[in-house]
Amino acid sequence: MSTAEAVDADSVGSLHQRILSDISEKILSGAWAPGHRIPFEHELTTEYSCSRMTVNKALSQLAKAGLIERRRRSGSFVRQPQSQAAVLELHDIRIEVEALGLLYRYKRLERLKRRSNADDRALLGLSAAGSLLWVEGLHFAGERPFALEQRLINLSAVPEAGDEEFREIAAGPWLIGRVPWSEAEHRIRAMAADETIADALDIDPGAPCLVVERRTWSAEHPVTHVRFVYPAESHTLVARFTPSQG
Amino acid sequence: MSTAEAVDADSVGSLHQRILSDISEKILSGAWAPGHRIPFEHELTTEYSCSRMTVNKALSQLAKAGLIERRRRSGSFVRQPQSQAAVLELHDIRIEVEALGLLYRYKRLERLKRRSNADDRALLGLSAAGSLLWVEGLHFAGERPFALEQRLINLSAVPEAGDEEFREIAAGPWLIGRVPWSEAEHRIRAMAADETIADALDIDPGAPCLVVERRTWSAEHPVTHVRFVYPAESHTLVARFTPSQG
DNA sequence: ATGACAATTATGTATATACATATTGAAACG
DNA sequence: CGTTTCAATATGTATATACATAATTGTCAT
Repeated sequence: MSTAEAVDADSVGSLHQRILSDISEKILSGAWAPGHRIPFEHELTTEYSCSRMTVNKALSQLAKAGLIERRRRSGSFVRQPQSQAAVLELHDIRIEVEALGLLYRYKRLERLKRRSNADDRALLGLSAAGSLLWVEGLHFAGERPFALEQRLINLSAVPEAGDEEFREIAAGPWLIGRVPWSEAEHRIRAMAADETIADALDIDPGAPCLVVERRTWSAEHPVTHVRFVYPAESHTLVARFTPSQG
Repeated sequence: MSTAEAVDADSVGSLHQRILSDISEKILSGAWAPGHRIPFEHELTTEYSCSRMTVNKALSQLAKAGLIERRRRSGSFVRQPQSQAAVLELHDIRIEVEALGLLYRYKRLERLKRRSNADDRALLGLSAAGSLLWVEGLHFAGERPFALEQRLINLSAVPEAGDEEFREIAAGPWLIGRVPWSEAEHRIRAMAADETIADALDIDPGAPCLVVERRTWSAEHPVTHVRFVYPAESHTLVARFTPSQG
C-alpha cells in the first residue's frame, strides 16, 4: 500500500476495501470463475499482511453482496452468477425526444458557482472541499417539459466548465465531448413531485416522478452528479442486457 | 431492555443483526424520521451491553445500505429522502432485504395456470397461444411489504414450472437455478399506486411506486415476464457500469 | 466395510484496545 | 470582529484474542 491511487469517495483507500475490490475484480473479470475457491482467510492474511478480522470483514461483505458463498471448514467460493449487473442504456435526452418526433429544446433555469458543502461532496463523492458549478435546467419535448435536470460539476476535475454559461446547451453533451468518463453509477427511484418540481414540470404536486441520478468518474476523479426528474406518465426507461459478463 | 420480545431467532440471532434490524425497523416505520439523530455508538453500546465494534459494524452496514448518514463528531442521522436509499439491485430481493438486517419472507398471493391471451403474448413476446403460469406474490422485509411481484411463466419453455407451487419460494430464484437465460430487457418507470397495489403494499392509493418489468429469454425462447412494484419512499435501484461495453 | 465418534479446520461472532481523522465549539489572538 | 488554534469528541480502521459452530477428515471398534 505504497501509493494511494484512487482516493475517492466510496472509501477506496482502506485495506479491507482494497481486498474487497481486488477480489471483486478477479471475479467480475472472470479470472476466478464460478466455483473457484477463494484463498482461505489465513492465506489472505499473509498475502496482505493484516489481521484475520480485516480479511473476514471483506469476505463477509462479498458474501452479503452475493458474489461469493462461504462454507465452514470448506472455505469460500465464487457463486454461480445469480445477480447480474445491469447495463442501462441511458440515451441523451435530445435523442430520446427527437426519436419521439418532437422538437427538442433546453432552457437553463439557474446557474451558480460556489464552494462545495458537505451535501455536495456526498453526492459527488469528494473528500475535500473545492469549487463547483450548480446548474439547473429544463428539457422540453415540443411545448411540454420533458425532464428537469439538476447538476453538480466538480470544477477541480473540469475547470473549463466554470467559463460556460450552459444557457442553451445542456451540460451533459458538453461534458461528454470534453471529459472521457470511465465509470458511472445510476440511482433510479420513484418520487412524489414536490412544489418546486411540480411547478417546473407543470404537473400536480404529489404526482409520481421517475428520478435518475448519475455519478460519473473520470480516471478516479468524480466529475459530475446529475439528477433527472421525469414525469411518470411520459417516460419509461429501457435497459437491455445479457448475462455474459466476460 | 429495549424492544424485541418476539425476535424468534430472526434471520440470524447474532447481536449485530439485531441492532441492525431494530434500527432499520425504526427508520422504515417512520418512528425515526429523516434527520433524526441515531444514538451515539457508545450509547448503543450500553443499551445493548456490547462492545463498540459490534455497534460500529451494524451502523456501518446501515450507512452502506444508504439508510443513515454518519458524520464524525456529529453522529449518525437518518438520511433525507432526497439522497436516501435502501440500495436495491435488480436481482435478488432476498439479499437486499437481508443486507438491511431484516427478515426476508415471501408469500404467494395467487397462482393460476391458463392459456395465454393476447395481453400475455404481448408481454412475453410470444406469437402463438400456449399454456402459461401466472403467479403473484409479496416480498417482505421484516413485517413490511417490500415488493409486489406479478409474473408470467411460459410453460412451453419451462414445463416443469407447472408442477411448482411457489408458495414459499419466489419463482425468480427457482428459475435462475434451472433456466440459463441469455438475454433480458428491463423497463423501469414510476407509477401511482392503484387500489390493488396500495392494498397489497400497505401504502396509500396514489402514492408513487417504482415499477421494474423484466422479460427474459433463453435461447430465443421467451421464458418469463415479471413486474416488481416497490413503494417509492424506501427503495432505490442502483446500477453501475463502465463505458467499455465491447 | 461401515458406522460412530473424535480431531481438525475454517468460518462466525464478539471482546478489548489502539491510533487516525474529521468536525465541532470554544478559547486565544490579531 | 473575524480568524486561527486547539482540545474534545465521534466515527473509521486496524490489531490481537477468544470462544462458538459447522463441516470435513481420520480413526477405531464392531
